[in-house]
Amino acid sequence: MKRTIFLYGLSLAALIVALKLLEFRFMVHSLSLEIYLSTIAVLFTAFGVWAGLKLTRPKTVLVPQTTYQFDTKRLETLGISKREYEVLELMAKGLSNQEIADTLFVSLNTIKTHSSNLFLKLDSKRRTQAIQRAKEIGLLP
Amino acid sequence: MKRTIFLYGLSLAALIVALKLLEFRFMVHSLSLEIYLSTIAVLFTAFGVWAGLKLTRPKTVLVPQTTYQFDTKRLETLGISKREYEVLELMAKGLSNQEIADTLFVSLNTIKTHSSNLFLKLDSKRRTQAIQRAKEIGLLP
DNA sequence: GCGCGCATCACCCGAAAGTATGATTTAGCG
DNA sequence: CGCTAAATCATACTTTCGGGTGATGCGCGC
Repeated sequence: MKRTIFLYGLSLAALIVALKLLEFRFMVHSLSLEIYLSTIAVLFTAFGVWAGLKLTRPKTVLVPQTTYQFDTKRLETLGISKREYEVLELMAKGLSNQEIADTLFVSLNTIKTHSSNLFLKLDSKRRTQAIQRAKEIGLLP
Repeated sequence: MKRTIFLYGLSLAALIVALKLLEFRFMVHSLSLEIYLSTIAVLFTAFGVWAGLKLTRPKTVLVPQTTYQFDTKRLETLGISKREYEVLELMAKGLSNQEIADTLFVSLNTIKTHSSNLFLKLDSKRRTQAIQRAKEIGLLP
């Protein structure tokens, strides 16, 4: 910070010196005051922009990472069917097999079959493990 | 954007006019060129800073949602002990009670007791439900 | 010291979850 | 039209979970 202020003053001084030199060399009295002012204004505006961006914390907007999206490809590579995925979703919500069966209007045995297939395809032995794996590979949010 | 450029030009013109007026009014010839330059430099630097901050887009950064942090308060309000929380963590990893018992070098029955207490405190009936709840209230990432 | 919370463990029992196997129906596809 | 994959359900069996109860030891604070 101190260094920046120092550099600022230094460049200001340098600019003035440069202009003074110009003044003597090329009879700059012929140049109008407006030209001077404009030049300096533009230069220091540019400097201001640069300094402002450099010195202030970058504005960052935190976006809640909604990376997840339904990826049919991944399901296909694992051979997981639509119905099995539905079961997986409800499992992840913490529902029991019976509750899942009631939700999907099928029998408990059907859910057991689906879940067994899921465990095979997700290489897991328990529902909690299956859920964890599914989240790891992005099947579930 | 166009409006901004227009305003910029306008303020520049206004400044020059103001200085010209000063020149006639107070015999500003006595003022040295350095004073002019410095004044303009400072003013336009300030303008540049303002313009730079105003015009740049805030960066949108995808934050990997590290909202989670170990919150002892929440654990206390629910009355969940350290050991119970350890069990909860391993549960969420998909481990069985037996595996958790082996990991923590205690007996299966101990884990059962801990998990039962957890279900009470998390108001759940199954481990999957407990995990889901724990994630909802920020106990687990 | 006494009570309390925590951690530990045990036993029993019923419910839920998971395994294995087989059967039926249906929709899609070559 | 026949084949196949998906979805459905069943029956039987094993394992895991979860509830209930009770017990022991340890550290901490009143």
